[in-house]
Amino acid sequence: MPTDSVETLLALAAAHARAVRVLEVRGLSFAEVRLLVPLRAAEGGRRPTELAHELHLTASGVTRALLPLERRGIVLRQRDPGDARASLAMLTPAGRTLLDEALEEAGERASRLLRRLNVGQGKQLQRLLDEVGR
Amino acid sequence: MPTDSVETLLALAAAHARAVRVLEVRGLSFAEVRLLVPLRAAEGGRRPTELAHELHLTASGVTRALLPLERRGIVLRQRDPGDARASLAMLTPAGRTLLDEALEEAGERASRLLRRLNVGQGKQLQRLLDEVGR
DNA sequence: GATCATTACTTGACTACTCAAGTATACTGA
DNA sequence: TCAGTATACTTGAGTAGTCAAGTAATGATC
Repeated sequence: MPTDSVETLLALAAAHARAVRVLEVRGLSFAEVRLLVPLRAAEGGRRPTELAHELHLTASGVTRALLPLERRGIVLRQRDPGDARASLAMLTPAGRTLLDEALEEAGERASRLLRRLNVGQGKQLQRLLDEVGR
Repeated sequence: MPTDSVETLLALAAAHARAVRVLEVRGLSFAEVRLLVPLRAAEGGRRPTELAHELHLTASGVTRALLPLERRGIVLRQRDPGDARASLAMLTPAGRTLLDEALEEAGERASRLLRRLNVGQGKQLQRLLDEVGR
């Protein structure tokens, strides 16, 4: 039988599967929201490589995720003036507006998904997950 | 900014991303292990539709996941004698052996991933995740 | 200041899904 | 009993990633 640790990760996968379904909002997938949130806070943009590291994706995955977001005018990429290998991805003004709307609706849906947990349990869950997700 | 609930789900996604990388074992992806575990306990096999429900996948996803497992001789499908629409998926003996080996190694890796949590915290995490993943 | 290793991506080929639509079987109620 | 509806898949087309290999720029060393 699976060990307790494996059981925990299976439970994690089940919860994640539900979250992915529930958090698709305003034409943005959960994965896209996940990518955009770090851009929201960064005035000067973020490097794809940094994002990959932070989100536990590959650089290649980030490249591919950014492409449709650029095409849709949500993200803008500029060359990094200090390093010609690198680029900086940032939200366009329209992207920020869209993300803010998406986050608002996502908040409601997320609360509904977590409705069985009280505030303390929610915080506790987040703390424990942060220990796992780095 | 994202609400607390959204933050919690973002943390969940990060933890999941790590788990997926860490739990690939013996040529089985984490998703495959997830599919096989419920078969392990079911003597007479399980219906794909049930599995889909339980794992928060679509029926189509289960169909597609079972195919390579059948080809590799890990899973066997039989027609359900009581319902000609349905089928029953079960582990082959070789599949069971492989899964057991995989689970053993997965256990070690999962423990390493959860090493920052003590036993009580691990149990607590699982309880909280079960509330979310149904 | 040429060489070698490293970093920051990008691309091709593949896996793991999704949704929408299709097929076949089963169930239900006039 | 059969018309309509629901269930259990399957399939085609598309999205979201992976890994391995490639390119281009940087940094470090002699």
